[in-house]
Amino acid sequence: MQASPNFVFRALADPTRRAIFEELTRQGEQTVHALTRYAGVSQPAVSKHLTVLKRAKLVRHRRDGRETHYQAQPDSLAPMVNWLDQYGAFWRERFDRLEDVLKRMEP
Amino acid sequence: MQASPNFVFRALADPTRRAIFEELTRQGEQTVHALTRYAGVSQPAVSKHLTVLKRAKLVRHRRDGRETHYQAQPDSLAPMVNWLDQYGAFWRERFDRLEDVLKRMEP
DNA sequence: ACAATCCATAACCATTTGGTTATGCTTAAT
DNA sequence: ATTAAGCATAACCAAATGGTTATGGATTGT
Repeated sequence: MQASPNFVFRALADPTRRAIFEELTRQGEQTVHALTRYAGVSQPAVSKHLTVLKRAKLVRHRRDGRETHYQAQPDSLAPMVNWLDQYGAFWRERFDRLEDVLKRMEP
Repeated sequence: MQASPNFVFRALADPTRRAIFEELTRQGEQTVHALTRYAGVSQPAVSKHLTVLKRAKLVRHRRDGRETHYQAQPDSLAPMVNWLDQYGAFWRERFDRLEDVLKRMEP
């Protein structure tokens, strides 16, 4: 189940939020504490960003005692990828060429 | 020469702006008038959206008398595609698979 | 010459956004 | 039992955003 494109696009429009998402993608699961050290804004600010990312299903969280561990959701970018797939000439070209190759290989 | 990822992400965060960009991609060059009819907001609103899209280099314009024709810029989505390429596990997986195929074909 | 069209900009407004500090709840540590 | 740590939420604020109507300049049509 994936979030609406709107939520995904809005969530990734903010550079701090992109940075948090990138960090989670690179380093794996992180606590809010760790992310706060990384992000360079206050802990409540980070919590709010995480809420927005959650709404877009770009992150999941897991409570463990007093800590909350967040992790990037692997397939979460699908709505954005699909959008690019449909409307992005540049990307579509690049992708279509590869798809053609695949098709020609199948038989 | 491409715009900063920031501008591209911000520009596409708004649904009206995405709709305008999609319309330009599908139908080709359009005047502000035509886009206004399409977008369902006032002409000045459309002009402002086009300014934001311009800043992201997602559109170009061409003056012709009293009309201004806008068109989608083909390679304009590159910063977003590159970002996905770098950080999007889902997309990367999909793309890498295809790239592998290509490589195995080359020799 | 005059009127109408196309568009951008200005001026304005309500809402959203991204940040802050303050607070309070839960859980861990001493 | 206290104290401290981790986090979310509340309350607040300045700035940005997305919309509107008003305006004016340039171009076209009559």
